[in-house]
Amino acid sequence: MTPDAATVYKCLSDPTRLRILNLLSNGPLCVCELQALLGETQVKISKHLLYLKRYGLVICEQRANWRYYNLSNDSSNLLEANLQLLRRSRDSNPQLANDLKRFKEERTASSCK
Amino acid sequence: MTPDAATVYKCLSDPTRLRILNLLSNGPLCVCELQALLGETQVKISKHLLYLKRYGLVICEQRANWRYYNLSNDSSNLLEANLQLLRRSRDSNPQLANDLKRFKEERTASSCK
DNA sequence: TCAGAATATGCCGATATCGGAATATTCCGG
DNA sequence: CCGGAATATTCCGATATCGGCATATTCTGA
Repeated sequence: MTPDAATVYKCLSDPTRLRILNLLSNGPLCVCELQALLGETQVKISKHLLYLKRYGLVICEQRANWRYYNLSNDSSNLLEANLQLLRRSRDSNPQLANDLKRFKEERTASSCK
Repeated sequence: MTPDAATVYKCLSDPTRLRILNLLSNGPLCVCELQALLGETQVKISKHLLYLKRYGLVICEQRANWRYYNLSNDSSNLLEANLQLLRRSRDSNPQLANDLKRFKEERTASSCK
């Protein structure tokens, strides 16, 4: 069930998915939160989340009208390791760092709760 | 010049390229050596090497009739880190481990030198 | 039961990827 | 200069990706 290495890398190979996974490494988020944080279309976010779900990197839990996506527990060490790498070298990844910063600032101001 | 994260992951997202990079992490190899070690077509190997070169992950040095490909020095920390990760968790990647094993065994029996 | 909010899905076109088959290029030794 | 070996390139078809637009689905509160 845990995806092979090449599959994990394929999931990481899109900038938007990278931003999504980076944010999810902090905890679950619903589509509209990601949408707001990343400034992207609903469809775009949703499709990338379904892509990640299809390959077992994230899971989805529904609560009321919202679907909270989270990193899958048994996805792969490779994913966790890479999210750590990206955090540590976030100087070279200003966007990812920015996303996390904005996330922490706007956490309380979240539109959905 | 150093590729961004998503690009590095794209290069890692193909099983054959993964095997190639895994072997190159041991030192330079020419196309025919990779071809023999991986049991793949010349065109297939060549194309993947050109793909990796295009994105700056490997460099190519010609010696006589052979082209030796090697990991680029200034490619990215992300690549190095992932090649390490793959080595360490090679239990989950028997093929990569096998490639390296065969490489070490057949090093002297190489057809080209 | 209805409206609206949150999310997913289907269709589409543009573009990329992947690998095979055939052929071209480049380099060497003689 | 020629033949052969090593490698690259071109052409091609199959398939995947990516994102937009429109629409469908699902849930909630009233």
